[in-house]
Amino acid sequence: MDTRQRIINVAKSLFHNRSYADVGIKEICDKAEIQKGSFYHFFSAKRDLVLAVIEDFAQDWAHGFVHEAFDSRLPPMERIDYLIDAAYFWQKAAKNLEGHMPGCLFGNLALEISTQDDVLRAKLTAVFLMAKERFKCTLDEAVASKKIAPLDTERTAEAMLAYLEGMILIAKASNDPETIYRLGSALKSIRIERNA
Amino acid sequence: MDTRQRIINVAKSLFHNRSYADVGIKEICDKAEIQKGSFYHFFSAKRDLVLAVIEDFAQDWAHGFVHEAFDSRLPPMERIDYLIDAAYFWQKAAKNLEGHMPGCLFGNLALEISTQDDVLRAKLTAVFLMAKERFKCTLDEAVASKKIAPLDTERTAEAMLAYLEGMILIAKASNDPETIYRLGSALKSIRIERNA
DNA sequence: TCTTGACTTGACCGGTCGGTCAACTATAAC
DNA sequence: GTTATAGTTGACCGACCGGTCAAGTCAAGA
Repeated sequence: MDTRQRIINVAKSLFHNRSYADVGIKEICDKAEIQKGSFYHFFSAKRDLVLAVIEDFAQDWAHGFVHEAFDSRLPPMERIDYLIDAAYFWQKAAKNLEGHMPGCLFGNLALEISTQDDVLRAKLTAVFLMAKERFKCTLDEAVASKKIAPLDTERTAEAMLAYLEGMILIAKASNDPETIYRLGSALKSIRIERNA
Repeated sequence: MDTRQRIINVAKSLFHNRSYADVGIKEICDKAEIQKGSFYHFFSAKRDLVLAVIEDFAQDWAHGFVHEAFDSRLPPMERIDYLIDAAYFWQKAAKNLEGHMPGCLFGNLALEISTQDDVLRAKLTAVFLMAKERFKCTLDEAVASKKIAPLDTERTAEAMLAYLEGMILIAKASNDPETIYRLGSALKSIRIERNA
């Protein structure tokens, strides 16, 4: 089996469930059943690994539940309900497995390392930008088909992403996936008017 | 000068600008100009320190800009505008000082350690609960004085807090305090209806 | 003056950190 | 059968980690 990918998978899980600084390379190597030397054959530094993890997880995400949620066959505003559902079930499943809600890997890493590494930060903003675009397209479509009143789709999309991340943050802090359900319905109420 | 408080102040700043795991006790002692032994006279462990830091910062917060923002002499919904302003100027000032937006200490810690320490997590949820109550009182007052249509003030308050944290997260990820300005106006648009 | 106890010092501990390296193995090309 | 190269091994490095401790300082109370 592909060693490099195995390292990434192990690191992804550990970083997501704990934190970047808290997880050591030794532990990653042990769980991936390789030696340290092998690790440094594939990655020049720990920082390199987390970059690869972000990239990999962004792909998972884009082709996984984000792709399903933003399915263009669904009516636009229903996609947002679907997204909340997907986030809820995902976090709930993860909690049942590990005992704790892991939250959003990108959000976690963003808060942990944004002040310390601008390259990693830029990588994360690129992921957020991608997510924002999904929201924006959905909103544009909803406006075009007169499902919702016109608004500043760019800013509203950004605000929706922020709300999604914030909801997950609060849910993680109380280790309660139900928070996502309880607060999810407000996502569609968020509006930023044009020229506001 | 009070050594214990000096340790807390140094730790508060370092934890806020970096992360819990990234800051070592040695560094805290150096910056506070004390020896390690002194540190362990006041705190039994690093974990004890961060507990004290959360407590201390929650006090700062409650008596500082939260107290100002939720000033009962202001019309209720204007308090929320004030809060956004305060958050914006605070983050902007911090960025000018350190080069990076530190974000919200509570949010940062929540995502870093929620999966690893349930006592710390509980401490943080208590802080969030307090903040939520402020929002709730404000909303109750706004509803009572017919400034806004009736809604589920409990849930909406929680949603507003989540949005605030999410906004700060996204702003920190792009290291751009202007994000708070750009997205701030949506805070008041958040609504969760009763019996929804 | 003697004692007490809060506070401070700085050397020290075992363990772990991220990272290096020379040697080895397995595979495939020629 | 030789060579090149990708991948792997495990010992090793210095630095740093959180935490301990015996020895000392110093001010207040008796």
